Amino acid sequence: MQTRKEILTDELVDYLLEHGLSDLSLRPLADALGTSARLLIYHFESKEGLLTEVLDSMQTRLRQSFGSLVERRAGQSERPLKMFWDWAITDENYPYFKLLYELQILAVQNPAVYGSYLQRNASNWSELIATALPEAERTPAMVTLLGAVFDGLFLELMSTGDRKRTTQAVLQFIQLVDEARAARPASKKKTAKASSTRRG
Amino acid sequence: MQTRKEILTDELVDYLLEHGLSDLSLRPLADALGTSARLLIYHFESKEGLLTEVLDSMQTRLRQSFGSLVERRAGQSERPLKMFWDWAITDENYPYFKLLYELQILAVQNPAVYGSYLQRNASNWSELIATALPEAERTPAMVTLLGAVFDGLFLELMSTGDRKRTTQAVLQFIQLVDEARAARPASKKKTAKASSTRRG
DNA sequence: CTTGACATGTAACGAACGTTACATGTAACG
DNA sequence: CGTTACATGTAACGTTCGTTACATGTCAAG
Repeated sequence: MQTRKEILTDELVDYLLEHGLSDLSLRPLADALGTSARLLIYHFESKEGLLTEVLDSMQTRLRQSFGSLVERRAGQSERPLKMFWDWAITDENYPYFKLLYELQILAVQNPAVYGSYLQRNASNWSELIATALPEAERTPAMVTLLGAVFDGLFLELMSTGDRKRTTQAVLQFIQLVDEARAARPASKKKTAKASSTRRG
Repeated sequence: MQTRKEILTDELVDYLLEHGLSDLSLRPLADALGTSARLLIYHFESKEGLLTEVLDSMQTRLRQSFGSLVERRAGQSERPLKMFWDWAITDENYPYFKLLYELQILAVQNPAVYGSYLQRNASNWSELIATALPEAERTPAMVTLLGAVFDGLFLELMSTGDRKRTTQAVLQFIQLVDEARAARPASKKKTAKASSTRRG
């Protein structure tokens, strides 16, 4: 059974996904949910407590969505970066990343207020993908670059809304990596191991 | 001669560079500058007017700094992306970009309030660099990717403060582009034109 | 010396903020 | 039926917000 607080939390997550958190205020928020500021404080102790629980719930939701992606992909051999990108820019998941990036930036300028809500940033998501890189390429520089390509393109997507062009840029990066591999000498040991698995 | 307002504007830019704008408030700001909220409104009409003028002045400052970079580099043939990166992460210029990215993100979630202050975003800076790309590579996807690499790495730098690793990632990207070029067949016309100029 | 433009100080306005006090419903359980 | 825990409504607290009213300095030009 779902407690009143859990129901509220779900609705609050949806509200935050839509309105962001830079100008969050209890009374308009309560009005939008058909409740009162009084009730929000009653259930969450304070605004800070509310944000803690709601943002935590939000990140849990996103991780669940990611979990189901991993299940679905299972046997497929599509490029991990492309797959992650397509998943992230889905109508369903896009608002989550948008909120995470807002949180990230607010934490940079005001760590005392927002830093505590930041469990893991979006870059850490990309590190998951980095595990799909061949070991020889899994250097800090390459992992950082991979994460940055995702972060930067998502930022561009948020600003311009241009899914087509940003997705093309993802493919451009993958192609770049492929071409660079072709230009390098084949790796010394077991060059053909799992040769059919495409990475990048 | 500098008017009182211009002096104030300069001090205000410095204040914004240090404190960001997500929780800007007139009274603390005035206190920090040794003046009063009354005076700020007197000179700038309103908080909005103040932000308009101060952010405008801020972007002007940054463009001037960029201008002097262009002058200094003149004959050099270092990689444009690396040069731009080194310039941006300077102690002097870093805060400007930090503020610009905060502005950018705030504008995404709250365009009605912050959108008007955004003349050009940092990506547009990168488009300047893109002009250094060989024409054949100056596709929308490649230009977008180039801008995203800068944006993403700067975001990572802001979050972690790790200049070394992020700079290595810049170099990693440049190397990737170089290797990819090596893997492609030489361009059909005038392959050797300005062959000594290194790009990327 | 007077005028007038610029600059400033003091104090307050109304609105919104997060939070709290206090009283009251609702509904399951003994 | 009475008790108890959860939920809610109304109203206010003290603070801060952007902004304004009104009076007063400063100082060069006439």
